[in-house]
Amino acid sequence: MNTAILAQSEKLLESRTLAEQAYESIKTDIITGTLAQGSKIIESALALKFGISRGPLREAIHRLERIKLVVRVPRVGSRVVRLNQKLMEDIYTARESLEGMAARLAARHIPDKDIHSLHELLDAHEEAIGRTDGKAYFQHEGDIDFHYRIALASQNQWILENLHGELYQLIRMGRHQSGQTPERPATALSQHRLIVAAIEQRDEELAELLMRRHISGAWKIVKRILENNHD
Amino acid sequence: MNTAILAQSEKLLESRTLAEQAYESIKTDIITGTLAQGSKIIESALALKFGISRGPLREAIHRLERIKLVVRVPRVGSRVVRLNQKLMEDIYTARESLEGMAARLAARHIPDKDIHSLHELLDAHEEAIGRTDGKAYFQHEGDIDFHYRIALASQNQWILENLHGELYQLIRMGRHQSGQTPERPATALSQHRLIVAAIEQRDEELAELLMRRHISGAWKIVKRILENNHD
DNA sequence: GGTAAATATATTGTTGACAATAAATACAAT
DNA sequence: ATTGTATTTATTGTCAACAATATATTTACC
Repeated sequence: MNTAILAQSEKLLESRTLAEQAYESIKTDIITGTLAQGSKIIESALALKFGISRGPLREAIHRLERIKLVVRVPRVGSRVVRLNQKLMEDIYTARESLEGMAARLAARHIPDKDIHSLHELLDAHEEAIGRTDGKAYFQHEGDIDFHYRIALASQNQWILENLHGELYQLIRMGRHQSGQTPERPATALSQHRLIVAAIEQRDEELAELLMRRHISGAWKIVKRILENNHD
Repeated sequence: MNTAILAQSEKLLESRTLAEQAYESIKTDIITGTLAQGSKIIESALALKFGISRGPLREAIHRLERIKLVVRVPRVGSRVVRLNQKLMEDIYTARESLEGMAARLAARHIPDKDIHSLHELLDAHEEAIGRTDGKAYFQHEGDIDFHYRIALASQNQWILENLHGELYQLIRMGRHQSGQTPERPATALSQHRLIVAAIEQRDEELAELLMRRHISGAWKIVKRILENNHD
């Protein structure tokens, strides 16, 4: 099944527009740091690099601006966003709000069978944590997986798109760049378990509360890392 | 002072790019219903109408897609968004979450002098309600004004941009089109006053709670209107 | 008459060139 | 040396034409 999905995504990649391909490629470069924070994005140079014209490349940049990975000033140009502490705090706060609501909605709307697969996801995380011990990287993506599943279960399209399409990208960028491992995998896992338990009991209030605590706790850790990096 | 601002905005309008001008113009047409929901947007036709080429017009459409006033399918085209009940519910729910958080942050961060000007804003609304009595339209915009001020006071850029730039546009579109007057002005005003009082007392918890009630109450009214319109 | 294939048309995607503007450089004055 | 002013260069904004694709229409077949 994995290979089938892969083949499908490859096929999609081929048939996508040039703008989409450039968008994905630049997005990855920004998140991983290949394109440094604050560096200028010159349309003609990038177009040359990708072997396409400025038209679709321009569209790609506009889309990156939309998810706030790029800051654009009319007639002046675009730069890769600079992740300062205020920006990260704003993002984590917005995330706390939206994801708390997502957890509440998930408790209200998720079908029983999907609850079961949430447990399976966490079991897989637990197994991976035990197996790799300190190796936290997988847990990072695993963590995002969990939160993505909750957003999906909320069945709120707007919240899903904004969390997954925008906020998570900036958070991933932050993780990749300023310091690593924002939270101990085991701690996060146990919090995830509590959230799922609340959802399973259809306790909206508790699900929202626990999710908000979970995220504000993550922010406190990230904040400390950022402050240490700075001096 | 009003004229000075006007002159400045005119000047800005002139110096803006063609894409920006087209964007604003189409946006208004969509919100007011001049461009009907679900109607197809043909780039060449609109470009001709504005006397510009397809390049900047395309950019304008992409920006409208960003704020979800337009739905675009690659290689197929764009259409004006269709406001069905599920979409509106998603939007009001997201708004409840974000604006609740905005009220909380406002209670935490707003400077004292700005609290005073919030009172003045509500006084002006009260005066306008008394003067025009049934005439609710002003209150509509006034209502948005109030919520905008709260978002501003939150000092959270992400929340401000997403509430004001995106969610409010869709809500304004809903107000203009499917039925009018979503809430009695006097009721809204008294709720606004309670929210400001909570902010003034720096009671974050209460400010968030009241704001969320206020918005979920507004949704209940809008929902009833939508259901009545439908049959 | 209805359905499927083939053709024609309309519409979006892409390109390269030109225009307008901002940034960088060279020059002049003090 | 420093500041302010021309001049040049780099970069973004705009355009019109062409290519690729999707939609609409026609034609052929049953």
